[in-house]
Amino acid sequence: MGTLADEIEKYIKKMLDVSLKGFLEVKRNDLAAMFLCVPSQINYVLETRFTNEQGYHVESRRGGGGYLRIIKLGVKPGDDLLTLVNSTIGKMISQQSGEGLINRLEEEKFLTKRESVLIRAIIDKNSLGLNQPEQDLLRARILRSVLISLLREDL
Amino acid sequence: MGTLADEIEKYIKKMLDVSLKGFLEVKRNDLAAMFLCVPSQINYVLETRFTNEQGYHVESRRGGGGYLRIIKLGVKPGDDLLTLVNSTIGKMISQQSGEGLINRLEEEKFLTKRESVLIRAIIDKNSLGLNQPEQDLLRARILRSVLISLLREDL
DNA sequence: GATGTTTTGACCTTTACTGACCTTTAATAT
DNA sequence: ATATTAAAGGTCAGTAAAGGTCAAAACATC
Repeated sequence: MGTLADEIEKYIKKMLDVSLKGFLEVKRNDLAAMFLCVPSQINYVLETRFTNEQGYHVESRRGGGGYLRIIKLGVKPGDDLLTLVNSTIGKMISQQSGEGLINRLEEEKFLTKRESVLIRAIIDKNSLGLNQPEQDLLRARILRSVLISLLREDL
Repeated sequence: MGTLADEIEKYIKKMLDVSLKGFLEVKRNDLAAMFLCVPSQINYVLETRFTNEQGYHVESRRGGGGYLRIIKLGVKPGDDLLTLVNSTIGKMISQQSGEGLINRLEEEKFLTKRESVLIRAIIDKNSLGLNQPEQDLLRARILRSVLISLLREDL
């Protein structure tokens, strides 16, 4: 039943559940061979079903010994940080809004003092440089990946 | 596990840890024989994993009685992080070199695990976007201001 | 049949590994 | 002393082994 993409999705999720480490490491080619499809099909599944919004973070390495690592984000039930992050950071974000978010996350103890100082330093217009609107786009990309990376369950 | 290069890296690091002198002296041919690879593989490992940014210095001698000497550059207390940062980060810095520096600072306990994960996310090419050489310029600016922000007295 | 989703394949980039050839140093022979 | 040989390590280009991208084709839905 379902599409091939659905099958691959189910398989990955099952493997993630079984794994004790909170992440799964596989070779793209192996997965493709297992499901008799082209390797890029795996990327399609990851892009459509393992996004940040859906609570996953994917990293990879190319070259000999390369791999895909699919990491489950540890989002605590109740205060949905992921939702907050996603609703506050769109395609672009101003320095002001960014700082607002950081302040809030610091107050809520998701970020330490040092971490928030560090992140404020990055999203400062002087560190980023660039003109508008590129600066706001860049700030959004950076802020999103930084916060998502801190949600990793294996941390 | 990983690749042959990873194995060799692990072996050298273990030997360094065990050694009381802070450096390790080996024969390139012996190492190659031990790992059943060509001698130039050893150079590959040294070039990719024992760079200056990563806190190592390699010296060698050719000819009869030749050797490789791998020296760990510890950061002594009292050493100035600012000097280290400035000497490592120039006008531009690649993702690889940046990660090398972060790894080193984490190992030396200047950064917590979370902080290093966070900074790695920032300097990732996918967060930064842009093409070369703008990306390497931006990475240098950001990395410098992030690390310097952590030197604040009140942290 | 228009629209959205899935599947495929051709081409690209990154990382690991190998081997042929080169340079330097020490030991030995003349 | 000098020349020769042996014993190291260095370099670089080429090949192999991964994963990434993007657009077109196929399929599904309404």
